[in-house]
Amino acid sequence: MVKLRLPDGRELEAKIGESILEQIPPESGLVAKVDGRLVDLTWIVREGVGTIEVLNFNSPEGRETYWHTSSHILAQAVKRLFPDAKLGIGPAIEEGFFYDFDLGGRSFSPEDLERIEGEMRSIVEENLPVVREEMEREEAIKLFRSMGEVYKVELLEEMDEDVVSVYRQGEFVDLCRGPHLPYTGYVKALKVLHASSAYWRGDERNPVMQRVYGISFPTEEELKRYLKMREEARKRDHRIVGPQLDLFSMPSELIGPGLVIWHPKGARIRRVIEDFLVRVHLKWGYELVYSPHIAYTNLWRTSGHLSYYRDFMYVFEKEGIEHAVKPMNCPFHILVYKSKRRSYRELPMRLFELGTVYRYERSGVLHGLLRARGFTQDDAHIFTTPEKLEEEIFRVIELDEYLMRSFGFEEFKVEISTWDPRHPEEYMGSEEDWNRAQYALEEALRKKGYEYEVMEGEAAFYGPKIDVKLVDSIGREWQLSTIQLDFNLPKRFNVTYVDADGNEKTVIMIHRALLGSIERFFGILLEHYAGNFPLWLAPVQVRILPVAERHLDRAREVLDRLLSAGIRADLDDARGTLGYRIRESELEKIPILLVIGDREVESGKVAVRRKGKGNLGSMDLDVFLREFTEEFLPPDLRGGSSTF
RNA sequence: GCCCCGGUAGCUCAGCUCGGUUAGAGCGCCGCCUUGGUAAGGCGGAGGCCGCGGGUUCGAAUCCCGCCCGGGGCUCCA
Repeated sequence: MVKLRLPDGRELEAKIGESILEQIPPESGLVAKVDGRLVDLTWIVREGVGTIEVLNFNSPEGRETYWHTSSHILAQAVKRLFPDAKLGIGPAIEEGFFYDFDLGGRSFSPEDLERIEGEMRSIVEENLPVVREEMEREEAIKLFRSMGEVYKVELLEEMDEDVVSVYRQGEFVDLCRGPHLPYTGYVKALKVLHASSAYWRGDERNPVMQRVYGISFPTEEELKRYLKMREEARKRDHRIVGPQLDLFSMPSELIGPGLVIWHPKGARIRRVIEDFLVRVHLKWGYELVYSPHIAYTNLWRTSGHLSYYRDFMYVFEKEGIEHAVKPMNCPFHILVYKSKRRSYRELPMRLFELGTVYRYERSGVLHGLLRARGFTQDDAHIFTTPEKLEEEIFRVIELDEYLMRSFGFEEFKVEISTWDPRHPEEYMGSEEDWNRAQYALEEALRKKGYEYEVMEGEAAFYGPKIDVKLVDSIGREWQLSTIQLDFNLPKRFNVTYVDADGNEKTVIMIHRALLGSIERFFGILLEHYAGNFPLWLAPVQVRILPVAERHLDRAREVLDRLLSAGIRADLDDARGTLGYRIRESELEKIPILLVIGDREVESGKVAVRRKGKGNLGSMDLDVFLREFTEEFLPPDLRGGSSTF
């Protein structure tokens, strides 16, 4: 007896020898899972299999199938409109699907995309059955060769399988592992999103394919909601919001691509962040250092970076000596350490710098603040003994968590990159070094109670590392913190300490950047909050709005009180209607507005308006200050003795 | 770096297909009026190397070529 479980949890007894599709309510599922394997709904139920689980759009497999069939519909539409197009591949992706086509040198215009979308709708309308067919690989090669599908032939020729599957819908046939929806009519709402180009199999030596992206859903409402969310994400794009709020700009045509100028308001936020970082690091036992922006290229020859990093460095010559703008801070921190002989008693030594570096990133990868050519790392290098490594890692993770929570991020994902034990020759350091270090990393995470994923073979040749990703307010993941162990630089620079036994030993070095880059972090923060920074970060925390010019005197008194209390406040000039000025301030995303009119002048109170909450009513200025004292302050200064 | 698309006022965009009056709109900015109570008061005005350079033409924002910059991807990210 075989059970059949529907997406709503109901269980039926499956009839042997009939397809799943015939036995379930119409359109109640998309695909099924049998013994861990995904099958088409047209699959014929056999004796002796486990429970058949029918999946719908709410499951990842259901969505993937939905989008995969959608991509076939896309390909079919393109073949109808552009019979000469050669098919590449067309998978479902995290959100939606794409299909690659070789158009023989031309590309799709926006009008083409509209026609394609229209043709896709026709194919859905035709409700074509999607039929799986298995055949010998050789037979498939013949089939696709006869159709002129050279890319399919190439894929087939590289496959190991003797038998492959193809899927047919109407006149269209595609090489595909499946599974698929039973009919094209299962796709209810679809949208062709955009086209771009991509290389066949991601290799720029290969021909260029035209890639068309699309999305589809079981209902129009879901499609609409998706498109609206896309629009939301686009609207909070830091490259739009940043200049809009007058925080920064990147006038690349004047100063070059990938470089940022910080406007007063952005600079205020940045300064608050940097001051916070410096205070916290000092509290956590780091020492603050500074290092120059340029040095002889020889320095990076010693570190070994120059040979394979040179193309990414800004190199120039003065009086016959080659200099470079620093692409990293590590060698300088090593030189601080090496300025004298060090004892084990001094370790761990933690050197912290807000170090601005420049890297000549390839133009195609630049992306606003998220990938710039000049950026400032919250960079530290920790020199430690092997004995203290684990505790030190633990402390770094603890600091990292404190910082992330302070900035309003609650969800983290942690990965450890380890070496590939099958190829120890590709790595620097002994097996003992690696095992001990990797154990220390894992042990520190376990003690912290973090779940983590081990990425075997992902480590750099010079040491294992921990990566921390965080999840933002709209569910996107960002790789931020890196804690990287280094067995290489200490050897190259001969970085040692004298141990308790009087012997000179090589230190273990930890590179760590927790926010990563201030620019990038700022961009992520801006999108995370959609410009609505929490009170402690807001560039203008309070704006005072006099109702009319006759209230300006009192408004100035209030301003003085706020400024001397250390609050970032400004004063509106009382021109124009109050409604208009409130609207302006709301658009500037100022968190608190204090309205002062006749009533307030008379009573000595202020009318408080909080962004997102509206009018909170009037209160005494002292009460207001007391109420918000904590919130105005950076997290590390709250709950202390500071008073207004 | 490679492929595709784009660049018009401070911002968002129309005009370009098919070359031809003085290149437009909304917002913003400036001025005047309005003295206003929690998201847009009224009237007027200024503002353009139509990305840069070259070519075709009697004539180029518009057509062609090169470059710069941006966007979407591919790739890379020790």
